[in-house]
Amino acid sequence: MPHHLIRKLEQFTELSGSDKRALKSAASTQRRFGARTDIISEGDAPLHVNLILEGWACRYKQLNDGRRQIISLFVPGDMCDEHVDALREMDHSVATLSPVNVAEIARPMLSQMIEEHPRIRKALCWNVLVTAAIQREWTVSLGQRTATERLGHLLCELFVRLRGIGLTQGNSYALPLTQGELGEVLGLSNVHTNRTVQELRRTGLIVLKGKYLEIPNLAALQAASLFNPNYLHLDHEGRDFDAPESELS
Amino acid sequence: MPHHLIRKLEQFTELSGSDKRALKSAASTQRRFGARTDIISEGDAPLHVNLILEGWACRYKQLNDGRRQIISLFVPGDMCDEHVDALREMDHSVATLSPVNVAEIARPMLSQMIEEHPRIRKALCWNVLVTAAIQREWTVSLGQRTATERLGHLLCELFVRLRGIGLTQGNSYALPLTQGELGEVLGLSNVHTNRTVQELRRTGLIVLKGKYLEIPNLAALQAASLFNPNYLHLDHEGRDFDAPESELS
DNA sequence: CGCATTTTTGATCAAGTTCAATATCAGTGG
DNA sequence: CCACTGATATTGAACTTGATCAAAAATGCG
Repeated sequence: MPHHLIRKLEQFTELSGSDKRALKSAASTQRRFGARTDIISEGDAPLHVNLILEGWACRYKQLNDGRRQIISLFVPGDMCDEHVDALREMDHSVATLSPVNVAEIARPMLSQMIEEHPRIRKALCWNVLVTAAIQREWTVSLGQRTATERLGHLLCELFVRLRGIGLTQGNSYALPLTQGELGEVLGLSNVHTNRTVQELRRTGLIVLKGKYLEIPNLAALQAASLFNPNYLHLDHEGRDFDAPESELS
Repeated sequence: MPHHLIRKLEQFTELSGSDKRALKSAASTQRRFGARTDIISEGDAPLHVNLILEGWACRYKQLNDGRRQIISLFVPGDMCDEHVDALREMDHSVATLSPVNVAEIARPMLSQMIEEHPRIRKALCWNVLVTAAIQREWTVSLGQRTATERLGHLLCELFVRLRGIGLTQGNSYALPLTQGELGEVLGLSNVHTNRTVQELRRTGLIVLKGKYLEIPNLAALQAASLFNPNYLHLDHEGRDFDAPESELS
């Protein structure tokens, strides 16, 4: 069930009952992957669209000499490469981090849904734009922010994204990444990532135990990380397209 | 005249005479900007789509404390934010680097063109995907590549992009960026950017005089920078949609 | 309990920043 | 054509951030 996708899209615009049923039926073909497994590999021809139902995944690219950069993080409700069918082959890989449940959505199915449900089309379009904005923000982080700001910024972003789909508990959330993987996101070595985690711990900005993160004072962490959530465009920006009362069921 | 855009799109699929005329008429409203001027500023509501006809521009983001990161480079034929009308306000700014000529394309005009010219729609879709792939590659560069590799990689990318639109002369092209601006792209200080330029000069991989760059041995620079052009998807990937012979005029 | 992975620590090293000064260049006005 | 000016490029030296290497401690899991 694409609960998280529905929840995510509803941050933009309220969907009708019919919209939601369409999303549910589109996500009916499911598949399970273990942790640290490629879902799609660089060089593959893109087939269906993968919608993450449960678990975390990432986009990554590996350089010839082995260095690896994680380019994006996917959490439940995220879709991997919704439009790459226009391209012949993947220029990057997608892999799971934790065990993952994906829905494999056939492209014609997706096209048909978009055709028949203009509200979904708009919401997915918004989603694509926000995904691009996140990528840009990561560019800024890697280019300008210090290690501490970078880590703090990422943890703020994930908090906001996860809260939007109901995967936070109070000021906490499950973060199923090792410090090594966090380093691959942040462009830092695992050793320095560890020291950066400790720095944020020492200043009381985060409590990270095992795979569980708590942010005691979000505003403080945001300020320390120069985090401005505007790029996530969460202010119900598609409210003009909300489904009418009568169609909500 | 959107020569460069047409040339760029034709790397993907051959356009018909009618396609090209549509693009030309869409790009009829022109505007000129001096160097280092904002075309759109963060916080603005996006209006029309800006198509760069001549000159170079960039997307950038400025942090509260003044640090600036250039997020993308726009060269002739590039469009800024073709789909952001779904968002309420810009989360970044777009500014010129050199003096720039832009065509301001009204959104309804763009929608209509896409509606009436499926080949243009496909080509623009490819263009959006390649733009996203470039952004991802920059993430990899900033996260994993050394200063030298980063600079080399950027110069290779620009060479390939510019060659695609006919803006290279042999193995050279005009590069209207200061070293300071180059640094803002690469996430390096101007001082270190200068030293990195000198390093590439010393090893004979580039000849950079003023605003003019020569790459004596592209393959060598590519190898030194771990540059793989696959992410630019230039292999005429849309050949299946080429306009028929009869419609080329 | 035992093994593999992950986290943590210490020490050394390299890459890149900062600050400050100098040199070069392009354009401007005379 | 030349001197003047502001921006850009270049150099040197000291400093900081983060990487690397290696080992130890903690954790998780079968």
